[in-house]
Amino acid sequence: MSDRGTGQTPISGESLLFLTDDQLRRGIEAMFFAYRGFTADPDRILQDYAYGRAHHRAVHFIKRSPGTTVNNLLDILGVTKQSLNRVLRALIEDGLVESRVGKQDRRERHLFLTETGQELEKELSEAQRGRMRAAYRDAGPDAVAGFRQVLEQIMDPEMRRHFQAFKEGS
Amino acid sequence: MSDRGTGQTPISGESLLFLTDDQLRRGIEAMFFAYRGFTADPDRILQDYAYGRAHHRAVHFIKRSPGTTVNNLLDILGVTKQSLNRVLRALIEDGLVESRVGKQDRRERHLFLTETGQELEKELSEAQRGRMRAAYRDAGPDAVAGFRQVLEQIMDPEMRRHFQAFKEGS
DNA sequence: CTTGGAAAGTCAACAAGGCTGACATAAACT
DNA sequence: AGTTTATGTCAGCCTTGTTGACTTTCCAAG
Repeated sequence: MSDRGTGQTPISGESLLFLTDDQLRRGIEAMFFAYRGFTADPDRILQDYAYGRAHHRAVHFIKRSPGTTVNNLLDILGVTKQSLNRVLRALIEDGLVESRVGKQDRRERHLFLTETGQELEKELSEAQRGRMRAAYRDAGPDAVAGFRQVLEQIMDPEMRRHFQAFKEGS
Repeated sequence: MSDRGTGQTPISGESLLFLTDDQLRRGIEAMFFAYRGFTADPDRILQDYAYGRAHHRAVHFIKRSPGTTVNNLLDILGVTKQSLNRVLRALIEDGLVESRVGKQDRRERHLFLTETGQELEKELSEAQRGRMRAAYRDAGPDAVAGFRQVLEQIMDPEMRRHFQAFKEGS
């Protein structure tokens, strides 16, 4: 699977990276097909709760940064506040998310997952992690390192900031 | 949870693939942020033509397989025929796609890009390839190989079939 | 203390692009 | 002749994105 150094494709040349349009097209399609698989498991689960991908994203990033503000979430998700608000309102009404008024700045709302919210987050992320873990296992550690390097380069610089802001175990 | 097979990929350095939930979460977020960047350039271009991502996908796969049938496209894109039809109808009416009745089986429609269609496809794919090329260059050839390996493992088996059906230069 | 402006929420309207269900047509297959 | 297949189309619904206008709250600068 991984014979580093013995070029299996024209792209693993030493210094020059000659990339044909066809090779790049392959990478583009890989992203397309993989993203479909990546979201498939959570999407299936969300149907049972009458939620969508937008709810998943909100729950994920609230879990990652408990107490985050609405504004911060808007920045990360890259949607309008009206769009996020609709999703957030549903989650709050259903008792999955709690919105607390800020102590220093009382205009801000700090978002937290309730017990129920944490349960849903766990169900979703376990499904998604399961697929990633299997993919990582089959591809091997070196492939995983490359995977993350390339993904990071594909991001917009601003998104890369958001991504790097949360290193492992921070 | 951690009962992977006894080291099937023992590679120098890390022999075992220990994956914490946090490391997996990082990979998940990398996919999320990268996909946003991945679609950003074409999305911007498509606005000028009043088209959306759905049109881009159709145009891409018709370009890849000129003469493909509607059914085949449905299979690859994973949407309903009503959804695809709406997009296809617009592209045909606007003169970007041509639909020819099949010769052997006259029920089938074979899809081709017109001159105009190829121009749009070129504009879109050049933008997308530009980003991929830059990312590949910055990450290096070994990272690229790993990138593609992991993406392929993330796909659903059926999607992997579609992906592998078109090797380089075929 | 007053006021400007930022943060947040709300309402209305709209569009893209998914979905289901029903139905039509032509061609191919049995 | 009857059934299945490939495609197209109409109608209607949902999610999730958008813009624009407006209000409330409240910090901070004048």
